[in-house]
Amino acid sequence: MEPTNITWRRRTLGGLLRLIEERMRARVYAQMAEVGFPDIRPAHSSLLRNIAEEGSRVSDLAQRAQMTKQSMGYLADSLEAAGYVVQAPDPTDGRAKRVRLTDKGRAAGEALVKLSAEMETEFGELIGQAQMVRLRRLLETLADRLA
Amino acid sequence: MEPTNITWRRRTLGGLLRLIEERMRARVYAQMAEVGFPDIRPAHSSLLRNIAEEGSRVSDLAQRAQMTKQSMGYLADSLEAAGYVVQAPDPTDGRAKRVRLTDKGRAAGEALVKLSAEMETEFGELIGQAQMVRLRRLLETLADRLA
DNA sequence: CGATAATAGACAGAATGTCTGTCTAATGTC
DNA sequence: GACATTAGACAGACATTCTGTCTATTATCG
Repeated sequence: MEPTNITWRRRTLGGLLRLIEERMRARVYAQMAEVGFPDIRPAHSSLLRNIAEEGSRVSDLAQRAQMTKQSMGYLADSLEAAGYVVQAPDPTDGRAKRVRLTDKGRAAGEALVKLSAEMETEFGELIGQAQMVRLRRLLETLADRLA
Repeated sequence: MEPTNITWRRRTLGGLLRLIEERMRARVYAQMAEVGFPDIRPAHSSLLRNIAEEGSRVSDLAQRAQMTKQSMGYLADSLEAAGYVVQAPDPTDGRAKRVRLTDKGRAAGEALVKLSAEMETEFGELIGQAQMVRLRRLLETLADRLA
């Protein structure tokens, strides 16, 4: 018997995206913990994925991650407390601070990228790698046209 | 010049999923507000999309949405406060409460489904509807094999 | 140059959505 | 009928965002 609620109609696209993203995220961050980065949380990726090798200002990071300076500042502080970044005054701008990765932070960023790629392969097994390539291309195209 | 951070490599699959989902969600809920449901928030969809026509118990809703009873109870209370659902003791189980949609709640649930579908079409214009059909199929298949 | 505007970030406070843990009342099982 | 299970309430916590306000600094323009 069909369920009597709304869901039978059709899953929403957003629901599908969310479900898959949520599963991937859970696995990636569980593995991050296993490989020695237990205090890296999903929100931190906004910083880790946007920070420049030579360091970045909080404002720039915030803009790239499309969030407020305050929120990014909070993430920077929390990563600093856990030893993933250091913050120091920007020599070229007295108002600004520069956030830079420590060795540990760099390692965490690299692990995050690596585990994400592995997870993509693992999920790819479920539908076949060729289909996964197609899926990725469609998502990339759509994301590009949204940006 | 390439950015000197980590992002150049390749967007993660999770990042793509999240980006697209986030855009969709923002538009859908902005429109929900416009069509008269300004107090429906994304979290409420866990309840609205799982509730049965004859009413559901909080525990069942929680299980279907894969969250704790407490969290679902909070959502039910907040929807009740805004007039989207009513809660009454379950006649068949003295411990339980039954959550039921009001007319307003039913209308909100239907609007949510409708707007989501419209948004899918709108996003489909960006890559072509045929491609969107392919994208949806790939996501559905992957989601099924994950579940 | 100096006045004004804009920017970087800090600090305080709030809202949202989720979780654990503990408790009571009711139900189900053997 | 004793014991375990379940439904939900209540209290408290935490993460992740947001606004709003403030100071210090820098940039602009007349």
